[in-house]
Amino acid sequence: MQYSISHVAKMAGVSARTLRHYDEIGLLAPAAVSSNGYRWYGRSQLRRLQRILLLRDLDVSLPQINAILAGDDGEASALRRHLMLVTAERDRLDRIAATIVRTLDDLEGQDRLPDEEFFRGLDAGRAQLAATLQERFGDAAASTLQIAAARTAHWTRSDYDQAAADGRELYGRLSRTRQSGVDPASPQALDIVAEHYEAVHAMWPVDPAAYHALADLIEGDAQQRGVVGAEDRHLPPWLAAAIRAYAIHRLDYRRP
Amino acid sequence: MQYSISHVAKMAGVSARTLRHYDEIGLLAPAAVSSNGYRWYGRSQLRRLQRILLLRDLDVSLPQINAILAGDDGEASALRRHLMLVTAERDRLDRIAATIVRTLDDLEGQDRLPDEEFFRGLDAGRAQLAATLQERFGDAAASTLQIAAARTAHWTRSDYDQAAADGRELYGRLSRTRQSGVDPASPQALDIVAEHYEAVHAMWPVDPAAYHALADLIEGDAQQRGVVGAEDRHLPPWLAAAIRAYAIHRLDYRRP
DNA sequence: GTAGAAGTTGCCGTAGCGAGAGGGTCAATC
DNA sequence: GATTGACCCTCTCGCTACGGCAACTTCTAC
Repeated sequence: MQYSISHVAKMAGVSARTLRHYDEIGLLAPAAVSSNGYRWYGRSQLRRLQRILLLRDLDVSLPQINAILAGDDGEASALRRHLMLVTAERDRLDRIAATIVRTLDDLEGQDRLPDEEFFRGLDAGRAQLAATLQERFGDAAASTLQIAAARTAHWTRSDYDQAAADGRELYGRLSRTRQSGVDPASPQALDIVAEHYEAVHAMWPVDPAAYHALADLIEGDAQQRGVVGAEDRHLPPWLAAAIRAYAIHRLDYRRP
Repeated sequence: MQYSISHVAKMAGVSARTLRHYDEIGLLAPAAVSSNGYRWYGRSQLRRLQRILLLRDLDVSLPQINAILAGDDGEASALRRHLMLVTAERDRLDRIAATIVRTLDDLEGQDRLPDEEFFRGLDAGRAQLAATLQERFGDAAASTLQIAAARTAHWTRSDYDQAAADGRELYGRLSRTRQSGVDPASPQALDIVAEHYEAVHAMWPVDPAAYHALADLIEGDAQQRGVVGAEDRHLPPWLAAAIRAYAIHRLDYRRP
């Protein structure tokens, strides 16, 4: 009726160290501990261990397993939440795998030839932006751009098209908000600018000061003004004001 | 030309702590360290950092990145190997996600009704096996079976069908090997038994002694003999001999 | 001279154990 | 009674890639 630790370990296919660990963290205590310190396990411990291993196989964390077995929280709802984590991680790995495949294609010289002209244009635009940044904000800003750009080195034409479409959609919403007379510093405007901030932040490690400075660029640089104001030539100054308000009110930016 | 640590950190969107860590592990040393201990980075460090971050985004480990940048090993081949790891992990998470979904279906009562009869038969067979194990090898062996069975609690009918098909295929190959007059203790036979061992081991944490004992069951228990010898009634004793040889020669099993 | 910003080293914590070191306990055997 | 070998115990370090804090020094500005 009582099994020693290595006996249980063999039956369950885990190590004795693992069982000691589970004891240590309070996940599976032995039925009894004899005076010499030996751990002894019974049937109910085996049943509990069985459920532990089942959940562990699903990548549920040990504290989570403990919570589930304690009934702190319905098994079904816990599993549903866990499922979201697992699928999110799987999707992330899926994207990484796709990126690696593209990178390998690049390395093997099957270059981005079909869209060469597009990428030449992209590089030219980027060089111009780098020059502008250097002129306005100095050497370091240009370096920042270069590092950020390197992270999209593996992007394909369709990635850029997708990003451009997302950008146009966002500018469209901003434009409609402006046209409905909303103040650029109003909460409603800032909520949309938050998306703009997130999008910029995802590509480029901006701090509040840099985001604030971006307003100057959008308003003052002809190239940027052209991009932002393509559909609505009054958008650049409005967005610049909204960005400044966002930096100040939501990012706690203080003018130096 | 020289950037301070927090300056580089801001440009690259990482923390100063991260840069110190990279210095510590020898992944990215500063261009110079002044007498007060301050780290100073130059352009070439920025370029290296850019490549580091690119690979880090692909989940390449820091030592691996170091090896790749040192040119120890072609970038392409390193990435190909990494790709296999990533896709394997993604597939694992994919299977886990599918398992969780099935488990949730079960929990919500949409039980395995359509195949109820099949599962009743499975449970009956398993109960009989448990009884046999208990009789032959004692209580503990029956517990082992129970723990192992719990791990297939989420299997669906098609999982079982797949496993059964795999089993039949394996028995078929073993049978053809036997019929061609191969000795059960020959390397050729043991190579196929290795697959049998792997399959058993994946489901059931067998040690060499348990695997050796399985031979007795296959030879002596009517139920097991029926399964293994379904297509070839001379297979059970031959396989039993091969299993014993495998346990002794490849798993270093010694008779007590 | 003194504040504040920015730099340094160093240590603890993370998840889930693996791999020892160093030392008791138990059953069987000589 | 002593030895042997198989178990068992409790430490502690190591692994990833840093985050976060403490304690201290240094630079810069007023």
